[in-house]
Amino acid sequence: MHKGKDITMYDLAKELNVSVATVSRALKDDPAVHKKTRKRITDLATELGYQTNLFARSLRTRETKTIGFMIHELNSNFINAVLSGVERVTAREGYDLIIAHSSESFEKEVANARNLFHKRVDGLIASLAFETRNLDHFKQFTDRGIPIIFFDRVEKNNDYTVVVIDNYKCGYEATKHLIDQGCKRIAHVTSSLTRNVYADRYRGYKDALFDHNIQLDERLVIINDLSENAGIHSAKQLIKTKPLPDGAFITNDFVAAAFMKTLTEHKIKVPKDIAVVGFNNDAISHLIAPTLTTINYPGIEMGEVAARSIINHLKGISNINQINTVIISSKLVVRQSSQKTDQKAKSSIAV
Amino acid sequence: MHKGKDITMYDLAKELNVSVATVSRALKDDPAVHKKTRKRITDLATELGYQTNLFARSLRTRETKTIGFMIHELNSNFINAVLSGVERVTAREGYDLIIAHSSESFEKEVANARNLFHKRVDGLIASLAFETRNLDHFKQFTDRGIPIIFFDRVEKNNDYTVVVIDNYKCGYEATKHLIDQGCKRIAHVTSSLTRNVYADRYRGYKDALFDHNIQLDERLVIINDLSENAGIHSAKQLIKTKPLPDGAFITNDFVAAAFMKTLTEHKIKVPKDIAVVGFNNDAISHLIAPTLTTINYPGIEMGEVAARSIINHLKGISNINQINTVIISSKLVVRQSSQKTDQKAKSSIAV
DNA sequence: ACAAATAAAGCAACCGATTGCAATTATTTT
DNA sequence: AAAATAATTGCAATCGGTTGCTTTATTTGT
Repeated sequence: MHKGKDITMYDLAKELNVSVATVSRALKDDPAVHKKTRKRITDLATELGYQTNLFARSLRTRETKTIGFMIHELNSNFINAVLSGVERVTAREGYDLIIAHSSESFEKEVANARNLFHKRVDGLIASLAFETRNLDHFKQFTDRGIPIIFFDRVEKNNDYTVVVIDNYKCGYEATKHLIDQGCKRIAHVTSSLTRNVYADRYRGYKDALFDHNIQLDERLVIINDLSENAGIHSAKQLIKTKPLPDGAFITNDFVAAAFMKTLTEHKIKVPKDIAVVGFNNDAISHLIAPTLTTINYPGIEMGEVAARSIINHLKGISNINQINTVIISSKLVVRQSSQKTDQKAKSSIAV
Repeated sequence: MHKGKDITMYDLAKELNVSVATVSRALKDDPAVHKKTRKRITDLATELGYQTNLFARSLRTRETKTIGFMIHELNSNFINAVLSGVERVTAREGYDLIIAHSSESFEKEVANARNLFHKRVDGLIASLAFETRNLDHFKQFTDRGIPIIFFDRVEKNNDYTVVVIDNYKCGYEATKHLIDQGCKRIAHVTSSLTRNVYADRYRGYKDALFDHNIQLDERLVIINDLSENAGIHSAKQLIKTKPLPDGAFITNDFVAAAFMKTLTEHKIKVPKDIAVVGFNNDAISHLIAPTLTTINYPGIEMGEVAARSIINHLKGISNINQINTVIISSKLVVRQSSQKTDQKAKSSIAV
């Protein structure tokens, strides 16, 4: 199977009549090795195309230069944006990523955690599954001093470091924006409230209604997965509600796009009949008509921050345990789908 | 840093008064070990939560249970779909993925190849960068007997196994469909023709025109990157062309969406003034208005096929070297954006 | 009952790098 | 020039499995 033989430190050592110990030190630029010797060794290494055997090294040092990335699925733009940000930072620092997804299953998440632990990742970046109810499976990492950062879907009130946006505030602002547009009956299409992100946005929604003396109508709150079908079904369901809602805050742009499309197919005008606000600021949001008002959720940035934190911790530059929460800024991007009044778009991000 | 001590085979051996050799064999169910002994060993291993030290094993066996995934970028729906398909298969088989992207740079691709080689992946799944001009950097893998599968962006006429769709046929069909709709001046918005995918689609486009006695107008062929801006700019550019084109075949749905949006903003009607066909069948294609006629390009399936092939090869079930090309089926999905005539949608995929 | 065949288990070298400590050599200090 | 100190380099154990070969125990055949 394996043809060419690899060059090892022993080969270099023999060739230059030095010990492997010296070779090992020379290759990591240990000043204990004489400059000239170092040069002879590194030169020969380059010449022969020597490459460290990472297994041997990891076996000895117990470091892998590998970061685990645990998520529910690889199918959303948001997750891909985060991954892209993480990858950018880790690649630059010479770390590899191992990706594991749970398909929203708690069992799978536990199995993945075990697997990544087994693979001995140096650090972990994770977003929880819908079903996740406790964090016991992460204890093995902390017990071993392996740093973890949770992002987006997190569990609050514990010692783990989390990178999030202020979902409560975003939910509040999205709803308030609809209220400002004159909406009185605002629907909310969201996902499982057991997860902080959706629960927080929901709280924001509720509080905004309350603060503006609007009675919450349970029939206008639709909990669903974040599929395209969710958008279609919730639209159909809301159409049947009398009186018709006049606004909708939907926690995902894709769902919102399907939602709007379904409304249009049923001759309901957006934003005139129902104003819509989405969430995420996916590219789709400004390609559809009417363009979608949404919350900008900077995934790439979030990924970069998470990866950067882990790596700085690993390098000893900073200590992750001193940081409990990092809040990434996010804000409302006003476009056409929500503007009932005729005012010019006051979008804060021009697209 | 590392607190808890790991259980090793030596611990198990000592506890049960057998040799490590026996433990090692027992754990891989070697029949050379007595059934009872095997049971005692595996039971204790489970009880103590023994986990193989993968470095030690890989150091000895030179296998990593890792597959490399080389791509240009992680930012397209298509690539993410492929990744998702690959991940699904590899995860099930106990392989990990290492992802490396080149940002379309040849140098980076070479560096990534070297890195993955260094990391000793057991197999490689790759799609080439724009700039890639030769495949010398993959030779190290084949020299070592490490299997490689290229997908989507590949180099033809060599011994490597490729998984692709019939881009020529797709290009031909897309163009012919527009001709069937009565289009006479059909634009083509595409990307670097040095890459097979775009070159093949372009050939299909050209041949379809030729076969229907339509003169190719070079001004209607726009080569660009696959960004949203590409869609906007090419639309603006084509609007200035007199006489106006009456159809456009665009090699990417996202670009097509931006293209259509720009046309609409300039009061040009789709499909009445310009009929549009995209490529990929991204989710966005049926969420925009008018819905986009496109070529279905099944990324997940392609990823699954590629991963399955590599793994079967590694398991010795099949031999990758006997297969030169796998063509995944793909076809035209007719929606609103291309239908000038009033006929009912003859979409082959109902959405 | 004894030789031959087979089953079960162990020995020990090996994979390739890392690192504490000892040994050697070079440079200062007195 | 001897002694002390500092700079280089080497020795050898270690990380935790894997595996060819040998040894020991158990069966089988006659």
